[in-house]
Amino acid sequence: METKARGEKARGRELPPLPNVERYGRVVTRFAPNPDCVLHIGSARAIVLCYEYARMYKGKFILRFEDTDPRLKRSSIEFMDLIRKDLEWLGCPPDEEYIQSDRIEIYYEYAEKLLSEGYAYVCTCKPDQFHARVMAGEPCPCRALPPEEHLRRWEGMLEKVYGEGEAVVRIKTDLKHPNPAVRDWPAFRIIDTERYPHPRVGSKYRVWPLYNFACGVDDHLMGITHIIRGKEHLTNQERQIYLYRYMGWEYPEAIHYGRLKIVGASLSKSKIVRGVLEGLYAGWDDPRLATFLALKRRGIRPEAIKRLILEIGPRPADITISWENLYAHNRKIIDPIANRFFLVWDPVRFTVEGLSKEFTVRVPLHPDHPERGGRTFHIKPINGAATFLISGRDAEQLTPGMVVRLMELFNVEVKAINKGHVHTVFHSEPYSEARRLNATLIHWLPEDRCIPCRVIMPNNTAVSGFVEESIRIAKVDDVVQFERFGFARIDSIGEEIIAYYAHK
RNA sequence: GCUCCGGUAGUAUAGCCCGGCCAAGUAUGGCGGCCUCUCGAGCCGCAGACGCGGGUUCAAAUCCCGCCCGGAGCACCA
Repeated sequence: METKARGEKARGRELPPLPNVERYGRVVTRFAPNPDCVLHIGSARAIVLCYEYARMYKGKFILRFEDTDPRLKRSSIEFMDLIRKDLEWLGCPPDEEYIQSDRIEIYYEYAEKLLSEGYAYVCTCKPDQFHARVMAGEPCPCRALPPEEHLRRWEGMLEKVYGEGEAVVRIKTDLKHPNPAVRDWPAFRIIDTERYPHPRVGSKYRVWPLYNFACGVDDHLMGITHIIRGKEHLTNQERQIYLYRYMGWEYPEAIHYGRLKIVGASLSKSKIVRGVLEGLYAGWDDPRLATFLALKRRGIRPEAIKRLILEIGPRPADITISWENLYAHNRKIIDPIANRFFLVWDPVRFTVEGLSKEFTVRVPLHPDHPERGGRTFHIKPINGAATFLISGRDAEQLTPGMVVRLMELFNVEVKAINKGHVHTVFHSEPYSEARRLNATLIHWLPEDRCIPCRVIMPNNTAVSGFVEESIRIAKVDDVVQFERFGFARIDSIGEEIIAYYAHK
C-alpha cells in the first residue's frame, strides 16, 4: 500500500485503460492540428494523451496536418515546422505524419462513390434557403435528384462551372434528426484558390473537403482505433457515423475530454496569431503566452507538462488549471538540478565598516548537493570598510539597531540609512550568533564584482539588478535559482545576463 | 431557442458503471511547526469538498426524477 503510493508519486498517475483495446490488433491514435498557429498548453491534452496511450499499448501515434481551409483558417508551412518542433520538444514525436492537402484526390474518390450510390448530393441552394428547409426537417430540391445529375454537378464543381459558394456536396443523414446540426452536413465546398492559393498546393484544387469528411475518411484509412479529442467534437462524431455507415466502416472508439483553460491565459489560436502579428506580443515565445515556446523559454520542462496532463487525464469535465499545478510539477524536476546564485534586484548600496580582515567564503551551488562545488567570494576591505549591494526589498525592512546576517558571510548591525544607502558596522562572524539573535538572513553582492542582469517576468515586465560573477559558469538554457527570488532560465549571456522567470 | 456534455475542498484528481469497507483518498496551494546560512527543497501537523431538492433502499457521492449552474455545438471553420 505504502510502496504503491510512493511509486505513483514518483512516476505520476497512471492513465485509465482505453476501451475495447482487445478488439484491435494495435492501438493507433492521432493528433490532427490545423497548422494555423503554434501549439499551446491547450493542445497538450490531445498530444500527451494520444502519445502516452499509444506508448502504453505499444501502438502507433500519427500526426496529421488538417490544412483543408485555404481561406478562413489559413495554415502555413512555418507552423507545420513549428508544430513538429513543439512535438519533439514535448517528447511526443509521431511515428507517422500525413498532410491532408496531399490527399485531396483520395477524398474525391470517396466523394464520387458516395455520390453515385446516392448517399451524398450536390446542393446548389442558397445557404439561407437550405438552412430554412433543414430546420423544418424538409429536403431541399437537390436532394432527390438522381445520382447521375449529382455526378454531373460534381464535375461542374471540379471544372469551374460553379463559382465559390454556388455548390456544395452534402452527406445525406436524417432530416428529422433531433439535432439540426447533423442534418445533411456539408462535405465539400468550392474555394477560389486563384485568389486564395493554398500554401502548399497553390491553386491545384478548387474543391476542398470540409472537416468531417476529410477527418472521417482519414481516421478510417489510417486505421485509427482510438480518437481522443475535445468534446466540442461530439456532434461531429454523430455526423461522421453516417459516413461510416454508408462506407461499411466501423467507427473507432472515441474519447472526448473536456475543455481545458489555464487561469489568465488566452488559448485562442486566432488571438495569439493576431497578437503576435500586430506586435502586441514579442513573438510566439512571449512570456505572457501559454505556448510551448513561451513555456520552454521560461524554463518549464516538457516533462512537467506531461505529468500535469497525465494527472488531469481524459475526463469529460471542463477544467481550469492553476499555474501552480504546473509549477509544482516543474519545481520537482528543476529544484534538484538548478544551481543557486545571488541576484540582487532594485539594488541598494550597503556599506560595512569595522572590518579587520579579509574574508573568503565558498557558497555551495546547491545546498543539498555540496559535492557539486561552490561559488567563491573574496571580500577585501579598504580602510576597514567594504561596500555591497543588497535588494531594495530587503533594504526596506532594515531599521537602525537591527542585526542582520549577510548569508554565508558575517553579521552586521545597521547604523543608518541615508538616501537609500545602508550604513552598517561589523557585528560578528559566526552563523550561530545570527541564529542566537534571530537575525534576518539576506543575500548580497560585492559592489565591484557583479554583472548586470535582467529577469523577464511572466507579465513581460523586467526586474533589473545584478548577479554574481560566477553565473558565468551557467550556460544558456540552464535553469537556475536566484535565491530568495525564484527559478529562471538563462536566456542570454553577454555584457548583461538576460533570464526568464519560471516561478517561485 | 434547439441538441449534447458536465458539476467531489482554492486548483486538479480518486471513488460513481458493479450502492455499504467513503463520518470521502491523493497532489498542489493555504496555515502552523521542525529542519535548513534562500522566502527553495525535505519532514510533521491543521483547515478545506460530494451543486440543490425529492425519491428508491436497512444503506446513496454512487441508482431514479426534478431543478440550478457551467460548457460545447447549431459554419460552404477545424
